[in-house]
Amino acid sequence: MSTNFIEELRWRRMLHDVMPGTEALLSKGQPIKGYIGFDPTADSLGVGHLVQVMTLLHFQRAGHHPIALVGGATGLVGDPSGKSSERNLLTEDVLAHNLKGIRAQLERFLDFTGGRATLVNNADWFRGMPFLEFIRDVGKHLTVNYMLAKDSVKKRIEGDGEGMSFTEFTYQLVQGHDFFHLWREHGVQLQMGGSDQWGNIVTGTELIRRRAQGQAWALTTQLITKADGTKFGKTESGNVWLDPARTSPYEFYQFWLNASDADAATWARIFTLRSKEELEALDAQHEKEPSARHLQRMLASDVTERVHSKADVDFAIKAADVLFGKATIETLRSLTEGQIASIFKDVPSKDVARDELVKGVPFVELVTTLTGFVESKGAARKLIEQNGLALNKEKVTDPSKRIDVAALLSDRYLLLSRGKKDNCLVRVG
RNA sequence: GGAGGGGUAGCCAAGUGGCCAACGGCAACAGACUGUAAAUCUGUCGGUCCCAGACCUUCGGUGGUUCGAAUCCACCCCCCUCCA
Repeated sequence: MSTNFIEELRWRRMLHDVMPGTEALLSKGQPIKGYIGFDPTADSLGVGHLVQVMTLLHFQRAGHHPIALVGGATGLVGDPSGKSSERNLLTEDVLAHNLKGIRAQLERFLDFTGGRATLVNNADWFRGMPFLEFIRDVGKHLTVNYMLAKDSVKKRIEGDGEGMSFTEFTYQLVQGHDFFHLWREHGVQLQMGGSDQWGNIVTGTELIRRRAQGQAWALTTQLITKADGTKFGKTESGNVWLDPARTSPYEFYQFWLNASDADAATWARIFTLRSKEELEALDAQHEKEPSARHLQRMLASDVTERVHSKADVDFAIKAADVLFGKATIETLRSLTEGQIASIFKDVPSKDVARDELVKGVPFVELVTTLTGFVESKGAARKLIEQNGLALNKEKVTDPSKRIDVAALLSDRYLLLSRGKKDNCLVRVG
């Protein structure tokens, strides 16, 4: 009950828009129920979802009651917001599986003990709702004119794209009904979400007003951007997930560590719970000594620890020290087999049969056919020409170089590097 | 159903009979500089090989004309616009 929720979001640069009166509602001194919806398009959340998770966390820390809505029903329909083309629909089986994964991850962030937070699935109230009941009780209250005026709809109708199906057109009603349902059945007064959700959220408050003369509020957060304009939450190898099976803790740590200077201060405010004073001190430190990347290190450790564990952070730091520090082939040779195994436990790896190496194998072959580390032999040759490939931290300059067991570290491992950041540990059986 | 426009590499986009593995831009990748950042500069960017060269597979699909086609012809498929 200590912090002012909206004030907190504001100084953390997370706030985008609030409906008038929301601040008054939240400072009445009593817990308010507010929710955010999550789209179950995968069985794990990505770092992009983390903004919303943090929003709920701040909400809870401010003494309110957060509700995470997992969209089992809305996931079946597909949100047109920000999409330029029709979405693919998920099957019920896939959805059920995805819900389970997301639920587990949310439980790591929010305190669910003693009913301090709630998880709901909108499939529970949509399943079994007859179509006629929906169009009579929900559809009747909003005009098509109103729905057509939404940006998400306008864009799709006016653009020269594929158009929009009735199903997606209905989405805002479905989401609006969620809000209505939670408002009526559970006394939820606030819906939050990314700024692209404003239209959908307001449809909900409008529905509550027209259908039941009730009142509800909306709050949206900034969409996370990157200074260079590319999409947040992706790396060369795709989405960055919270699930360690999809994105290893090492890669997860690397993602945050690689935040650009322009983004680091903002991200540190959004994705960690550090205090304003501490963050400002870090900003100053970073300004003075940018090459030390204090902000990035703090951000990476903090987020990785919350999502994974302290031990994972330690491994990630150790691996980074060896891969990016002053490590040479001598350093690598001095490591024991056990040390290599643990330091590199999350670094991408490949297994290769010992037989392949005994007779000696061309380096180009090792890097392509045997490990798939480089797409094609031509690409491998070109990389070598450009000084872009290394074995055990030593640049390979001879395209016809052959590798045999003598190159193995601890008689078991080879470390392949492509460029500065891309590494692969080869395990030989 | 009718009239017109269009489908070229990850995307955008030139090319309208040989000089085209295909201009240019973006993205991507590597190198230099740095700090595993940004910006900048350089190089690469269909594949294979004995890689300053050779060969193979590409320009919606299938067939055809031609010494030779992304470029011409026929049919088919898909997209867009206007008309019914």
